[in-house]
Amino acid sequence: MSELQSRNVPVTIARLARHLGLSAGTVSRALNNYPDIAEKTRKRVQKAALELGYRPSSSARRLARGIIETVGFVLPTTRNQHSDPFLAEILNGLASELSLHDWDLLVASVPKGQNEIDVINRLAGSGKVSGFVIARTRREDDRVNYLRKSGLPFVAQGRTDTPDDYSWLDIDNEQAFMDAVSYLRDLGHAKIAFLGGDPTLNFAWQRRNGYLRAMADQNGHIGVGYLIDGVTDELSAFHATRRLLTITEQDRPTAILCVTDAVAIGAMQAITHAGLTVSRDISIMGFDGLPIGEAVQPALTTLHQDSYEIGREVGRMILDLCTNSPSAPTQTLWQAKLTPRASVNRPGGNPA
Amino acid sequence: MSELQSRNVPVTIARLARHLGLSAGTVSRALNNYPDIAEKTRKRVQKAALELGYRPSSSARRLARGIIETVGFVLPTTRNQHSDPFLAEILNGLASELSLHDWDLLVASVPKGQNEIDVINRLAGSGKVSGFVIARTRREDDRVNYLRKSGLPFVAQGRTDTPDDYSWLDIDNEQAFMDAVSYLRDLGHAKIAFLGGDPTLNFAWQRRNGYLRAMADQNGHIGVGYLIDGVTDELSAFHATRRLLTITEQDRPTAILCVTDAVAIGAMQAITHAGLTVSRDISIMGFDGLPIGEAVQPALTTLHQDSYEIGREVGRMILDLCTNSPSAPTQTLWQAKLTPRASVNRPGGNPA
DNA sequence: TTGTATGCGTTATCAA
DNA sequence: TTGATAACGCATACAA
Repeated sequence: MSELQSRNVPVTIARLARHLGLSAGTVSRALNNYPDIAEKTRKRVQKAALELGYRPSSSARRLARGIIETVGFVLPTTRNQHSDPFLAEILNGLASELSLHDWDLLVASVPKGQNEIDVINRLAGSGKVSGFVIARTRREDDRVNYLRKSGLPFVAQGRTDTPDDYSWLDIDNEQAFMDAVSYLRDLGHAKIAFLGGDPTLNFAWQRRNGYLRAMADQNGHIGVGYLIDGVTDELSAFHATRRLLTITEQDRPTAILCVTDAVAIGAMQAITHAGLTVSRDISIMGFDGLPIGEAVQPALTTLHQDSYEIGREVGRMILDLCTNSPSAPTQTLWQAKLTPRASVNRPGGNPA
Repeated sequence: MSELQSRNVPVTIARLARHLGLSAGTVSRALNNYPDIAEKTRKRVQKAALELGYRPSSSARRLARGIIETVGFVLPTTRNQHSDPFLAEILNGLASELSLHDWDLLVASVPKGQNEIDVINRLAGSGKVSGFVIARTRREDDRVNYLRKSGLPFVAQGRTDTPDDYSWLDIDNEQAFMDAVSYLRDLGHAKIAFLGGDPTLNFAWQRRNGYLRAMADQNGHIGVGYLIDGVTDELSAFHATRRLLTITEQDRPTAILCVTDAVAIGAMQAITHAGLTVSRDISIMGFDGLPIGEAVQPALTTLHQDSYEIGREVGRMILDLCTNSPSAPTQTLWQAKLTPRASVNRPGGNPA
């Protein structure tokens, strides 16, 4: 029997069984730690499995047990993924958590001519995944609506406008931006502008709401032209900020709250380019906690979120959903962490 | 027979067959367009499949055909993924290309306590993937060495030091940085510094070599302290540049070539912070083509690479490798595209 | 405590 | 042109 180490012949349970003089059923149960197997046999089987390099075939196991143990992640359809520096971190956290439980992460993109629903459908229909994680949630989100109806387990990273009946993990963007406004007002800022993002993306909408609500609550005055939507990256931020700077010095904002760090960087560039000084003339505040924020001059005051941990927690949630199918959805709200640095100062530039 | 639309009962080939009064084998062959099926039958089967919402079970199909049709991607083990703005784009391109051929992309991360080899082993051993794509290739790379030995199909995005006997797609980093040096020298720069990255990552090493080789070829003089390694992000770039600026004005570089755009941004910050003006006093050049480069002031001269297209091409390569198992490896070298903007000028600041 | 038999859903081989 | 039948590798109910 020289079949032991013969190359390229995958070692299956049947081979193991023959090699050990046992039946396939016994070997299978020994490997899966069934209680009705003699301790001695179990040891012997597991030792042989290790030595011969036995690896269970996931297709066969899935077919037999009717399980999938794979989570699907459909990449958001934004052409320029550079604008989402979190995806890689979230994927990393998600994959890490899943792998702890021997689950897999299947990443799919949306080919031209198809939409996200088609892709979800295909993955779920052919039994490739048992649940989904979605990111970049929009206020009105086809994916969420579809998944909700379909009954498939899923976790959204970010809520929609109607978030009651499904599981999600979100940052409390509204609270974060209310905190930001309070922080600025406590320092003496009365004229606070806001550079908002794509208002169909809920995170941007929530941040916008936080700004508006805090300004209203605190009797703040939102000057003409203080609120600019659709600022999604450094370049559009640069141009939006230039528009802000055309306001007469009397009415010009003393602080600009930015929907993301990327937008904040663009705003800083515009201010410097106009011959003004960030922090002394205008304070800038962002959101994300990107590493670049520590390197710009002055360092960027921001609100920090840990994408890797978000990914891990989302992983825990989808695992729970897929394995325990709980009746009530899990909804988790995390607080962002205010990180004061030098780009925010008292109006007029007196150190805080 | 009211079994047709009954919910939650997955429609299998067997159900289809019963519903049509055919045998399972015939249905299977009809669905897979075997030539020995009557045209009329084929139509009838495919119509019914569509109506009843038949989706082949991928586990079963894989088990029966002994195929996998899945590519594995092991996320590079860098703690801070923000520092790699390409991953998401490469994944997107890769997944797009794979999905065109109904292949899947399995993304795995490396849990603490394991190494990349363990993960590769596990994925390949249990028949979860039929090949690998790896990124962030190091000059000496365990993954490449292991995969090479194992005989598993794989494509590396980026070469190792010994790139002869496997398939890869790489940017011609050395040529790119030689071009960059030529570009700067043609403008009149003689004193050119280089901020290099992690020299164990081959892309950084190649760029470093390009700089050194071009400087040597063109009889350039590399001043003391002109070459700084280990600059990996904006913050370390900021500090490295401050060191450059301590050089006496006589010997100070008139241009700084940066291993990445992120590093270039940090360098620009340091220069501005020191009261100097980028482009007029010191020219800055990066590599990547990040969107932020268009927004900084002055806009960043850079070398551009299209990560999405890199991902797609790598996808084509791994598909070819897995399906045709060609004898010779495919090795592809792409040129980066020089993108002149305002951050580079003649020394002394006279417009080019 | 172990062996036998059957099934998961699909494909493939062989008859009819 | 179609229908049985037997795999693929594993898990499990039941018999021994």
